[in-house]
Amino acid sequence: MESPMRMRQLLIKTLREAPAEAELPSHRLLLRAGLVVPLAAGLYCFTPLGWRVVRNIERIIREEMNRSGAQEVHLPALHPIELWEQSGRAALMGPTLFRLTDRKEREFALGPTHEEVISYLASRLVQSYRDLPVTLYQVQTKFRDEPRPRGGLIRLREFTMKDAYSFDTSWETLDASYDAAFAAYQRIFRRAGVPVVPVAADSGAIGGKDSQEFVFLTESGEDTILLCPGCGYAANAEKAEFQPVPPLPGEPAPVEKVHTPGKKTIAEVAAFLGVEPRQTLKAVFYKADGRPVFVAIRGDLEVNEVKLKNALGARELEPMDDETVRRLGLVAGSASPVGVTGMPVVADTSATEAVNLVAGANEADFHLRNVNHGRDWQATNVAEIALARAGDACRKCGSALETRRGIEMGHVFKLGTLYAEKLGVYYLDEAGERRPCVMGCYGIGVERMLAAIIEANHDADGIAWPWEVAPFDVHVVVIGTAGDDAVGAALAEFEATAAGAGLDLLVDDRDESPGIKFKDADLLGMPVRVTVSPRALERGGVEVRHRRTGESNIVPVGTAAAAIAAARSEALEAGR
RNA sequence: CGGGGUGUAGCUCAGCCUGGCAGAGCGCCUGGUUUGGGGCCAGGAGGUCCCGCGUUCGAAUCGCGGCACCCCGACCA
Repeated sequence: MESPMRMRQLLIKTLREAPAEAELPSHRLLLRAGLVVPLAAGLYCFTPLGWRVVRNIERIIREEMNRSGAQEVHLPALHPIELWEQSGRAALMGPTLFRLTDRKEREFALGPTHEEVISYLASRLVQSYRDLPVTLYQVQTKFRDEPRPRGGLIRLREFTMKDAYSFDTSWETLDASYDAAFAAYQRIFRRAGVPVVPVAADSGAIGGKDSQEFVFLTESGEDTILLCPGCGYAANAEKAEFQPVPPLPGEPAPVEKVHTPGKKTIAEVAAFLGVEPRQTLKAVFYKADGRPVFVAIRGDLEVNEVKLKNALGARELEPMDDETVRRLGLVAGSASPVGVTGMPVVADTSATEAVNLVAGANEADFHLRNVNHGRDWQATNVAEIALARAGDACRKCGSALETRRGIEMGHVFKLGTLYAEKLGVYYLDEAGERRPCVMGCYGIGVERMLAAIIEANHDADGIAWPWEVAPFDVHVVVIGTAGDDAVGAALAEFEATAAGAGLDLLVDDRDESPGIKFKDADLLGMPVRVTVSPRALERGGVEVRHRRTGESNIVPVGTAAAAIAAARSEALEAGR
């Protein structure tokens, strides 16, 4: 317990208006409440008040990670580049990796994540199956030269991540480590007051097997999530599976070239020829790691670029530029896999399973009817690369999927043995055989969580902190002239009993008008506001007002602290 | 990196089109008044008008170049 913080001392500047560039509610409130001060794109300073919230979030994370059996460690943020070359990710991360050189011209990177370094540590410590399983975690600064930082604390270039890594002897025991981390995450988000849904996710640049994200659903989110109202299936759009509308049945008919003057888009061609979009074949051109790729997909579907990238095993995927299109002789609007040579043709299963499709003729203003895979063209690679959209049928239960926007708060995934093999994390099993550890990794963005807490816990007047993360428990507003003995005595009594009850106080002792103090109290959002004033004392005590509900009562000075502490305990219990 | 926008006092912005003393509100400092929802009065401090070059007698204003920040897309906690 600390002595009360007095606002005369607290270095804080609340703003009546937020800067125009801040658009997200959390960004605006972080600035208005004076919790952060921007330094540069994706970089923020935390003020004393803001830092208290960060520390509270980290406290919850540590408590729950420890409870799950994980052990805290601390790794350097500065990494010898060799480690990253060893894992192959120096190239993979590309310009996102901040690089620097020391005085001896040795190259380093600022860690964007810590699989490499934790693997190094584990390789030095893990020797036997008796050492396993073990989960290590840290709360540490990450550096990523993001192409576009955004949304205040949503995407930063320097941020704090709680990252955990599990080491197991087998995929089976990895399941248990993964489940333990998963359960810890649910407790963490619940306690912090951020509603999240776990969704199936793509494992991204880090690679691996099962992968789930904890997503905070909000319209201002940057990810698209597909949810099934029927069976509860939830997945990131990058990963989401669905059941495309089945193709029209039929027997393969002879190919027929038709004149389609000026018709280029699927909609135009389909309408012109009197067929449905699903009876057409769409051609899309990409460059995968610089090499041209021809993609064929049914006309009513769209390409999921993440799935395509995975199917190709490509590192980078970009739309093919017009010049390359011309050079390769591709006819945009009438392109077709029929007769395409010199580049791989990746086909979605929808394109290979359908019969008698309308495809381009590789000749302007002409299309082909009755094109069939296997007979008329051959895919070099068939995969499911279609993008799930709202209204598509759920793969599991057939219900129409819904889409929502969301922000990724945490990510858990099963890495497998990839890093262990590359970085030498081996153990000896019971038979004395040398085997790679099976790894999992688990991350939470701390600042992003702070932003999400505000997104989920605010109203028109300001922030309404959940008890667990509030910088202070009680905001005491003192009203009355300095020489008012009754107010002074009541304040002293409340402070004394609050200390006994374990409450942290922020006392507004500034020489400001009551209006300013109340506005600031609402903006800063402590769970309870206590007003010590002549008017309240006349009515028999102090005013105790709950920020979240607006519920307000006059409570005798002597019992107010105990009552607040009881409400706090109750709320904390309910939140766990 | 592509598209859009912004850059003037600590904050919100006006002034720019049509070149001519650097402005308002809020905040800050001093004094007074007021004390239950950003109250009132008086006085005051505070400026690289993002930077550079150019046009001009004269540039916040016009032109060219650059930088920074924000928003939308491709990437991630």
